[in-house]
Amino acid sequence: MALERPKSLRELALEHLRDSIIDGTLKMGQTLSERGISEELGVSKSPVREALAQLRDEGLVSIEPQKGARVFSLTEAEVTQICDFRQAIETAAFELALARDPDGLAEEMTRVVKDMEDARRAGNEREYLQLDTTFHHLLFKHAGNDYLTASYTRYVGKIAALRTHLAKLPRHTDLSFEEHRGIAAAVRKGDMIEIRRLLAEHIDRTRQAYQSAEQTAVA
Amino acid sequence: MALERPKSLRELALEHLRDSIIDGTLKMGQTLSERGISEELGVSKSPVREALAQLRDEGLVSIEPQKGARVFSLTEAEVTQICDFRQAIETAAFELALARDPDGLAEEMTRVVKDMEDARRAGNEREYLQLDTTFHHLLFKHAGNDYLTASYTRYVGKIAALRTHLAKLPRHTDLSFEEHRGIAAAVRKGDMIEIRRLLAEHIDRTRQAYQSAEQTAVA
DNA sequence: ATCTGATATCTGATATACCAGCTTGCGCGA
DNA sequence: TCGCGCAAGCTGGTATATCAGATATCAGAT
Repeated sequence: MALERPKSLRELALEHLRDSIIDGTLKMGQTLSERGISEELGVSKSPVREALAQLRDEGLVSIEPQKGARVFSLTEAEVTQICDFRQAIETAAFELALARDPDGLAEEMTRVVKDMEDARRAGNEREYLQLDTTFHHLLFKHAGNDYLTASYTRYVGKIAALRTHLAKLPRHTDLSFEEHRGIAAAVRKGDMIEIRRLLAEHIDRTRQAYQSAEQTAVA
Repeated sequence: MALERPKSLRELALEHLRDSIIDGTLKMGQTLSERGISEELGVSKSPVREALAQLRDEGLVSIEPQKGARVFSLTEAEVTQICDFRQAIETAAFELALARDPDGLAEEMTRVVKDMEDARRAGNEREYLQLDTTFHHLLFKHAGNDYLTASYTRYVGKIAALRTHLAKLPRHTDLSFEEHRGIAAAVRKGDMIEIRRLLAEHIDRTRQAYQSAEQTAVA
């Protein structure tokens, strides 16, 4: 097997900053100085600069020339857009995955949903969220298109940041689980129309949760 | 009005390299040295390095740590993937655009198709290809989703590079024009099913053109 | 008190210097 | 002749220095 090479400082800085933005350690709108970060992390500006450039591509920071970087801040338009994007790209991935390997997809999704149920019964929220992520990754794995996967992966950080910043509505997990189970069932039947409907419903509910949370956050 | 700021060396290097890859000045598989390029362009490694990093994200170069960058080289799997990706993401964009602003989309597409016909009759191939690009951009403009647009835009360079490197089948332009006209007509009717069919056909034909061209290129 | 403008001090953008991994090939020994 | 090993010269990765733009500050004029 090929040896894995140790992570570069660029990658370490990238992960540190991304995690800090996602978990809210870095506040939305906060300015980020290349010098400040490099001194804090004990590395030079070069890898920090490269990390910030990538975070810009991921939509987690905005960079104004000669002025600096700042953590992204949330607008209602952005919530709508990211949700629409998810719905569009996941629907597309479903179509590809069903065309390529419907049985494999159905089998793996069924298994993950089972694991989700176990985690939910055990009250293991962290495990459940992990499986939620796995569920969606599964989709792109079976779609088997690197470009589609990259387009999705690029924004998972931003999606995660939204999840952190916008409080969940009560019973969110219960409803979420039912939806995943429904989608897996539709996949077993190969019913793309049902999948589209459920996916739209799933993400639309998420969007509404975000938006209502945003209302309270602004107030 | 706001002044436009002069392009940074990073942008200039990026555009130079991207164009060179697209038009074939830089051969596929050719190695690219940060130092070599920076000396040739008369700038330091820093902006060149940042440009290469972005080209990596665009799929135009691959970078191996401690070894260097090289221009991407074409595999059959990649041609298939990029075509599947286009089909998937453009279909998704159509659904969004039709839901948002069906009339505006139909109107603009009709106009562009008319311009395409004029350009074709005038034998202005360059103008025609420009309008082809405009046609697809129009779609994302009306879909109105920044994330979807960015996902598409990121790979237009690679798509353009494929177009350059893989010779076109005869009558490609004629067939292409008919397909665009058909799509615009379906858009006017708001017939998403027909759009899906035409789009699949359009891109599938492109894929076959690429693949047959690849056969001859390899031989 | 307020506006204005020079300037000090931030910032990122770029250039240069240095380090470490990888590849290549030459030379020495079997 | 073949195989091993070492070293030189590549590469990108990182650090540091320098430059230029943006902004905040403060003195002086009104």
